[in-house]
Amino acid sequence: MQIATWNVNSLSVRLPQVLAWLQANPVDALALQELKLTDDKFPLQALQEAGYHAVSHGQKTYNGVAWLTRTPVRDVVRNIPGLDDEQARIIAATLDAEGGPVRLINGYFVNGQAPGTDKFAYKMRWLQALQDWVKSEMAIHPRLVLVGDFNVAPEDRDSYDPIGLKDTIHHTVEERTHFQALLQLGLTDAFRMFDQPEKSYSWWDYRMLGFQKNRGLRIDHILVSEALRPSVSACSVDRAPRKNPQPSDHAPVVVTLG
DNA sequence: ATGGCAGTACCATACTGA
Repeated sequence: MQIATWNVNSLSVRLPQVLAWLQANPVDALALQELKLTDDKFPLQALQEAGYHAVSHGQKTYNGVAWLTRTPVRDVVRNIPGLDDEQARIIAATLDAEGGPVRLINGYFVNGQAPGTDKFAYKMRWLQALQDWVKSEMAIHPRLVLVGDFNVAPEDRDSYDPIGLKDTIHHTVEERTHFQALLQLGLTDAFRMFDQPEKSYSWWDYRMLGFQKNRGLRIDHILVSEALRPSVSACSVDRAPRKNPQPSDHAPVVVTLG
């Protein structure tokens, strides 16, 4: 089984690329972030015609997340329970699979702008609430994946310029400590279970020929629980869609289980 | 030293992203 995550930076604009990617990469579940549309504008029919079920948690202009799956999901949760959050950043669901149900959590983590700002404080609050909630989800669902745009480069090797960008957004100790806390719940960064090319990233700035110069960050992640870890056989970034005309600034990350 | 791209919305310029 394959699970993928992709920040599409507007599903309206990127729908043709999503459909083309799914045709070439018929994953069992695809997490989307930054839909930038409300649920009434969600392109359900086009995705159904492509063979996918979908559940979404949309928002106008900003944020918005969805799961696309080959088979229907159940027990859908939108946003972190108990967190008063106007922004649509979380959708979770359970997918029945061979070997048992898998809890799928998809997050569009807060960007945070810069340390010291209100947005950074919101990011810290949000990360703490996420951690508390994921802990409780893991107790209920041993087979669990947490995927999405984490907006955190966990280590220096996940950044094109760890020295120049030291202590800036995505690189701060506070953000990295939150990422480590998620791992300490018993989650594993699937990408780092395998040898990977040097300078592997999942996001590149549109400006300054960021992709052509491979000036990027690895901020899109797939974390798997202990129960799933033995079945993880591959994990990689698919850079191909970043080369498309009018690309998203993020590339998909794909994990293979079994 | 600064902005540089892209998407969206009160459609001209501001906001956000990372």
